[in-house]
Amino acid sequence: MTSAPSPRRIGTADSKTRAQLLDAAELLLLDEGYAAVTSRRVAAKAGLKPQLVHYYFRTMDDLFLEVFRRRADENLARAERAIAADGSLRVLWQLNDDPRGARFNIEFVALANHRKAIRTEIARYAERFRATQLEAVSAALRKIGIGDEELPPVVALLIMTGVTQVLALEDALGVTAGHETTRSFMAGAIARVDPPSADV
Amino acid sequence: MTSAPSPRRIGTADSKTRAQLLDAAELLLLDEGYAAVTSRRVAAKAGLKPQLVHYYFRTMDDLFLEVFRRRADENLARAERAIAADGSLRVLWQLNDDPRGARFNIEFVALANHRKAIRTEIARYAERFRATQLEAVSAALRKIGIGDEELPPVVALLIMTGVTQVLALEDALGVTAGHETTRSFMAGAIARVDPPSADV
DNA sequence: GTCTATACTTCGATAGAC
DNA sequence: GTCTATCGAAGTATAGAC
Repeated sequence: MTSAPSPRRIGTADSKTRAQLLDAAELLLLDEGYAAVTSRRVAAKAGLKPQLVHYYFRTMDDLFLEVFRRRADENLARAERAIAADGSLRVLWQLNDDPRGARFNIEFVALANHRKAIRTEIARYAERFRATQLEAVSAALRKIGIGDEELPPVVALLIMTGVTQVLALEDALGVTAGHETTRSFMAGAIARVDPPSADV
Repeated sequence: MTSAPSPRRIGTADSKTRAQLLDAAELLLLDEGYAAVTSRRVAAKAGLKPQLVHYYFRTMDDLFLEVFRRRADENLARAERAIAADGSLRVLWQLNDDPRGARFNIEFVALANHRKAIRTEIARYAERFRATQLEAVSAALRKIGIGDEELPPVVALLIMTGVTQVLALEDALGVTAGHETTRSFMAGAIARVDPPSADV
């Protein structure tokens, strides 16, 4: 399926320059949004020439995809490690309550609106991340005796995902009314059914 | 505080051309994301010259602000009407479960990341919308005997907001696993505490 | 009051030099 | 294998014609 001729040469994947460009792009994305991620601005932030962006990543879409994959893979691995070590609801909540991650997601979801290649990649990742967490939530709920009728695991997961996402987005806007109440309520609710250090 | 000289002339607020530009900008925003909202593309979609965008809205920021305000005001009014007619949890859920509105929000939240004027406006609106809904949720929970300790109204509201938001965003990506389960679970949970047509 | 001609900036991308 | 010189298209915005 390597039908694209790709006439131009391209930099190696282990280049130091390439990594610098990825870092600069990610910082720009988080600080100023995806629209600020232009070849010129990325290069300037990395102290390099704009044309290097097109040498290491043929198009801007390719750059975005690499930025996304790098962080997504890391997140997925981190989640798997955390769940393997302690798959409690408390840990799953903490995993989702990640403002930086939420900001990152929003930018890419917005980007996906008009870039098909990116939409496909994000959807693929979202499904993997969902599956990984769903397994953990199912096990956690089963362990503490909450049945499927009472609270389906996927519902619990979507509530966690949704609430943490909204909290993070509002934080970024400077709107924080009710956040403290919500965070302590959720922590309390989780602690009630799934006491910390239950296995000590 | 009208210190800005604003040397250039500007179109009247009731101009038909102006409305066409606003409509075109909103369509582009929803279909292709905020990055597609450029003076050239907005004008092309409206069948007008690009310079007219700058005549009716001095800058692109001003255009974005007007697009946002127009829809935000309408949403707020719609919410107030709906709540006045029937402030049940069911209606509040339906009010939030609005895919188009969620997409609209995401674009502006992403935009707000790097445009201060827009961030301020969105924050102001978010607070008003939150306050309006919070009052209704508080009344609805009180009416059906759910106390503050059991479920603080702001928590219920953030759960509704978060879950509907995530459902809408994932829908846009083409990820729908668990959505049906979640929608019927939430509808069922609401129906259990707040039966439809309770006041008939 | 409404719109157009035009300036200037920044964009993504490629061809070709080292 | 790495980077630079350069192009054509698209971006925002203004000055001035109707």
